[in-house]
Amino acid sequence: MGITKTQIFNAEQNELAVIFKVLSNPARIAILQYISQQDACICNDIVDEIGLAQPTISQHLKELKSIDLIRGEIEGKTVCYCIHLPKWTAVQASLNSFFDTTKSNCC
Amino acid sequence: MGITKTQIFNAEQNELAVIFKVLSNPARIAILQYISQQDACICNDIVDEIGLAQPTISQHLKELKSIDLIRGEIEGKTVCYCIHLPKWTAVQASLNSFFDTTKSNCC
DNA sequence: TTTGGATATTGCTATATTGCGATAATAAAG
DNA sequence: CTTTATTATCGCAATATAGCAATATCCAAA
Repeated sequence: MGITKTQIFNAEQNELAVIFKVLSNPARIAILQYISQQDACICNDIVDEIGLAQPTISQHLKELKSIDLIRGEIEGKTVCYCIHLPKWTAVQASLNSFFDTTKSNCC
Repeated sequence: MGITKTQIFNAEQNELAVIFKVLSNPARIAILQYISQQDACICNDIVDEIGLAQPTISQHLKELKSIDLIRGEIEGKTVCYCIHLPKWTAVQASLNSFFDTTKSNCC
C-alpha cells in the first residue's frame, strides 16, 4: 500500500495496524469463518467453498499464518488448517483494549 | 489493492473487511488515539502531533469519516474532529461478534 | 520408481494505497 | 475587498495488494 512510514509510530500502533490489515479482506474473513466450522479442514475444500483459485487461497492462508491466527498441520497429502485459539483470543483482547482505551476520553 | 472480488462474498464479510481496512494503517490508529485524548481537536494539531503532511492527514481523516468512526464539526476556521461514539461502540460489538462466532466451532 | 493428488511458489497484470507538493476553497479578521 | 489561517482536493510517484496461470514441491499409493 504505498510506503507507510512505520518508523514514526509506536509498536502498539504498528502491531494493531498489521492485525487489521490481515483481516481487511473479505476472502480472509470467509476463510476464517469456514475453517472454524470444519472439524478437519483441507485447503482444496476451501477453494471449492470460497470460489477463488487455489494459488489465491494459498496466498491468503499464508497471510493468516503470518500473524499466527491459523496453523496448518500436515496430514499426509493434505494440510489441516485450524484457528489458533490462543492467538485468536489474544488478538480479540488487543482490539477490545484499543477500542476501550480510545473511546475513554471521547467528547 | 488489486481487484477484490467482493461480489462472491456476503454483506457481513464485506462490511467487516471494510472496517478492518479503514483501521489497517498506523497513522489512522494514531489519529484516533490522539483525537480521543483531546477536548477539542483541531486538524492542524494532528499534523503537528503525527508528523505527516497536512494533505496526508486530511486524507486519513476522510477515510475515518467514510465509515462514520469520527465526525468533524466546523467551528469557524477550524474543524473539531470527534470520535462518533455510537458507531465506535457498534463497530466494537461487530468485531466481538465476529471473533466469538468464528472461534466457536474451532478444533 | 512412477503416478497422481494436494499445496506452495513464481511471475505477471491490473488496481489500490500511501504520501506529498501545489492549489483551491472557506471563513474570520483587518 | 484583501489578507491570513485552516482544511480539502488534485495530481503525481512509489509501492503494495488481489488474483491467476504455470510450475514446482511434496507425499502416499500403486
